[in-house]
Amino acid sequence: MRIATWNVNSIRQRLEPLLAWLKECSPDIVCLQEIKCVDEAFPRLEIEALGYNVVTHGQKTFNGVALLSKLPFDETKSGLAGDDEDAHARFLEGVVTLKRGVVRIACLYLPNGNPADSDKYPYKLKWMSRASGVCASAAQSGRATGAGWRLQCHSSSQDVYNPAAWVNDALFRTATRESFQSLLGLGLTDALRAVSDTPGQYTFWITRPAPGRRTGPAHRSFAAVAAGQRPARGCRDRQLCRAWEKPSDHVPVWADLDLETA
DNA sequence: ATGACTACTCCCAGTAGA
Repeated sequence: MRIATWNVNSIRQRLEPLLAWLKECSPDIVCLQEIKCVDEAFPRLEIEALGYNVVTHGQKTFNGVALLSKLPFDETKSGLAGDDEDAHARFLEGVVTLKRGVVRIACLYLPNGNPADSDKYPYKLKWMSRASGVCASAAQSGRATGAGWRLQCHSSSQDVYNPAAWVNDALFRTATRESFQSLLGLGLTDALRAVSDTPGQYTFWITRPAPGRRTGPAHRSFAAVAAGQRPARGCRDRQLCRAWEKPSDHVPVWADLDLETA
């Protein structure tokens, strides 16, 4: 089973590249982040025409996540448990039946958390803690679990082009990395790193220049994290997507898991 | 260097992203 994840940065801006990529990569399940639209505005018909079942958890203007699956969803659930006040559309999960057993797929768009001295950072850490709770209970259910994450975390300096520029960034702070490690400790595998520890496998490109940050490939904020104790068989990002006429600032990442879909 | 880009929105100057 191939599970993919992609921060599209507006589904309406990225529909044509998405359709072309779905045809070529043919993932069984896709987690999309930053669809930036309400559910009614999501171009589901075009995607369904390629054989995907579509479920969305959108909101106006910002955030928003979607799950695409060649297999029908047995159940889906929107929103991350643990805070009724949280209105951000950042979490969506679904369960599909495989040849043997079922798999639970979660699509996560973590809060960025910057500026790190604002209230956005505690929101990020709390969100990660809530995600840990959800992952822990899912792990206890005994179902295989896969997840496509927009990580918003750097696990090591290998993940960034210029480590010195990220020291105090919300993505790289000690508390962020510790929280991410505790998530991995639940039995998840960072699929991109499981296949290769080569530095420089960036998945995000800076397009907005800022002091101390040149434009260009910047960091790996992002992975098809997957597992249920199963290591990823194959996984790679796809820098070629940056060559498209209207690229996202992120490229897709995917993992091939040892799960038979039919 | 008070910036630079891209996408959104009560349609266009303000906000957010990372």
